[in-house]
Amino acid sequence: MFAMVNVVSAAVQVFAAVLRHGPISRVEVTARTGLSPAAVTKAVRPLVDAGYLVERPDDRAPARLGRPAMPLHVVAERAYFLGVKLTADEVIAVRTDLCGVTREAVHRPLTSTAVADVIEVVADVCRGLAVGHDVACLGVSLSGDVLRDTGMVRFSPFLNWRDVPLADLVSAATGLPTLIENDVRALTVAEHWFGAGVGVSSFALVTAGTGIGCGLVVNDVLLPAGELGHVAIDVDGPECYCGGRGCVEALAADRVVLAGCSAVVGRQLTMAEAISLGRSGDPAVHAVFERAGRALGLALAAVANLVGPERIVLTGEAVGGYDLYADQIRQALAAQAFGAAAACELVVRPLPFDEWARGAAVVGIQDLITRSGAARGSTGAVTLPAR
Amino acid sequence: MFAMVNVVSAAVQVFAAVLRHGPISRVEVTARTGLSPAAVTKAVRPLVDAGYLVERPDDRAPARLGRPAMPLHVVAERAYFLGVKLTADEVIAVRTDLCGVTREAVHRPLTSTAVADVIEVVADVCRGLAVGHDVACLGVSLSGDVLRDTGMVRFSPFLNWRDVPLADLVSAATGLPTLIENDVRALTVAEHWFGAGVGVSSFALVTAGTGIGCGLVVNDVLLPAGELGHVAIDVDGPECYCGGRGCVEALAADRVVLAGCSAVVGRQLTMAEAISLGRSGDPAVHAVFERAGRALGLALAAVANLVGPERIVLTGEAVGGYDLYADQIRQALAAQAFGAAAACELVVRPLPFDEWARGAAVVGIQDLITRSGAARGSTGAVTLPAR
DNA sequence: AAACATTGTTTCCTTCAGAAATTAACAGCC
DNA sequence: GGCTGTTAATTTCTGAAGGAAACAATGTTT
Repeated sequence: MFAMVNVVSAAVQVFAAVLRHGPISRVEVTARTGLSPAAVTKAVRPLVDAGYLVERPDDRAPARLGRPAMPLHVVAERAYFLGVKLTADEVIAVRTDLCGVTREAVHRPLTSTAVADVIEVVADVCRGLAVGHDVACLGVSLSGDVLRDTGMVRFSPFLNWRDVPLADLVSAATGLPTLIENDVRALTVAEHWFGAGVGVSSFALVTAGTGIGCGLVVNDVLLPAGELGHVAIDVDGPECYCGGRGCVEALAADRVVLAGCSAVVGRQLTMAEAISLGRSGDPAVHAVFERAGRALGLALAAVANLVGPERIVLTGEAVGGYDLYADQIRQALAAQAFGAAAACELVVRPLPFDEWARGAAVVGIQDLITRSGAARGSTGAVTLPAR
Repeated sequence: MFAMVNVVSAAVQVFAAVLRHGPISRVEVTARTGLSPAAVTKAVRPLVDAGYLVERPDDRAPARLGRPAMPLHVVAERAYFLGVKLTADEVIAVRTDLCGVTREAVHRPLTSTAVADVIEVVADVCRGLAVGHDVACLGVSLSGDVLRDTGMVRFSPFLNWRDVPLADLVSAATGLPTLIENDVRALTVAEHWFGAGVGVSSFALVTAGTGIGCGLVVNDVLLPAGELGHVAIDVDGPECYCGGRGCVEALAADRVVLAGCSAVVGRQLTMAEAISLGRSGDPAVHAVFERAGRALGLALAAVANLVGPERIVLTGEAVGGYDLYADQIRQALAAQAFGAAAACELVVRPLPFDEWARGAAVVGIQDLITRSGAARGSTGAVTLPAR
């Protein structure tokens, strides 16, 4: 019952601290981790020896009293990670360094969603990205019911996959240790470690676009949950493809907004046209955006009330026309957030598709760092040296 | 960042395992905790020496091969705990043993909600319950914004308290180490350890009654969140006293149902009358219940979708007329639970007020066991011997 | 009685991290 | 330049904690 409490070794804590907050001195690591100075010193040495960390003095540091601090830097080039985001018609792949910075990105169209065909494209893209670089791990993300632990895709609506052992297949095709994760959750993890979620231990990311997704981090742990898209916020709302009614997704997804705008205008619009019409002041179009904004605001409020994150990041393709419903979102959130939930901070961030692929890569980084070692196809060798 | 990971000592793990799953043999403790047999043996001895555990052979065990197991039992009488639940007009208090079993219960009316008056009643009741028994700890629960860590009540609407250092006050008045917690969360903790939540690590408890409350346990940790009552499930719903609109509480709270029934009948009803009318088949009254049931079902679905507990316990005063809207609840939950959330199990349990007081006591038990040692007024002495 | 299966214990060992003393590397000051 | 004060980092020692594996205990089965 307490067995699943992860006891994180000092080396991992130290490295993660430098990675997320670095460059920082050992003293600062001490403060951030709660470890003793001795433990930090001892943990740092093997990390330096193995080439993961380096000491580099800060030239521009103001002269202060006492022995100058020696900042620790992560050696970004020590290892590379591939991240792949699958959509119904495209493979987006990136290579990041150990610091989670994207070094190379590739987009490749998908002409078939058959498992074997997708695997082949993925493998080909990965070969291209990996060549000449020391790639430690590959992360693949896609929407749907994805089980990281077992490497299985239970169901992916866009690809129409059921029970596909994706991690094993990709690992076999690429020769790389492979991890899979739900796409929104992967993005959440990346934002938590390297983006707007740095510094908080309880954090939510909401994506609005084709679907409405949500990733949740509580006590620094990613939850295998967050199905915000089909939370109902209107008992008498329109039917949703999921069989429910009044789902957030049925009220605020891109296609719903677009359909609404097209209806009031009387002709089929593109999203760009709809946004432009809304901005130029067409009241009926604007009202459609406002309705969606209210729905999104209520959805965010549900997250704030129920889960109580310190911060919520709102992102997604729909953020493009954000100015059209920003007020509604914030109003609905403020009106509906109760008690302590009202302290929840809302950050809006556009995150392009490359970032989603990067999210998949960060899943790999995290796995390497924390050594949960769940990557399929890995040799089981510990990559961060303990000694 | 990983600093808050609780490293739970072997002794605590062992004791908690026996407490929650006992009587069990050392081997079974080994299996449940993931500890080595050696560690279990070593952890058990001081617990037996200190009188917390005893070995007692199982007479009725079927004869099996090998050395017979020696089941470990918790010595229920080794320590007692007081639990107090505060409402606007009553103090409910219980004394439980170490196993969380209620040994004695007392109800006492409150004639004033002034802090000093309430403290006095609580102290008096506790004196009566404690006399002649070795009471380790006192837990107090009440609705509202309660901070266990600091012992402060930030806001309690029913008592109309703001920023009351309740734990310190009660501790001073009773002389007992005192913990406070939100009432729903206390009940959640109790159900998780001793009730319908045993065996799952992710668990939610929803109470329907005067208000709609929710407690969440994720990865065996209680979240300081769960404001389900003011999650909106109807954009155009009625205004709620919280300033929001379409809140679950504004659609499914007792008073709302009662007001609805009274309205359709044309005279002021009591809840008992309303339930009786509904059962006898009055279609209009029945419809009111059904509407509330649908709202509750959607609320449960929101919890299932967003947080993904393995099990949800539904309880509260309103469960009294449960048969009147059971169908609606289950239907709405089933219709709206998406993907993995559909696997969530719903358990309906009536939990009388005594159980709420017991919940407060269990908070104390948990605190003792896990030695978070947050109890106000405690001497800081470790109660479970490590050596 | 011998073989066997299972539970529980002991001994030894490794790992890990903290306490506290110590060393390192500066700035300021006379 | 040498002293002092200050902060950073390291070293050495120590203790806690739990795992591996051999071993003891206690029954059943044959």
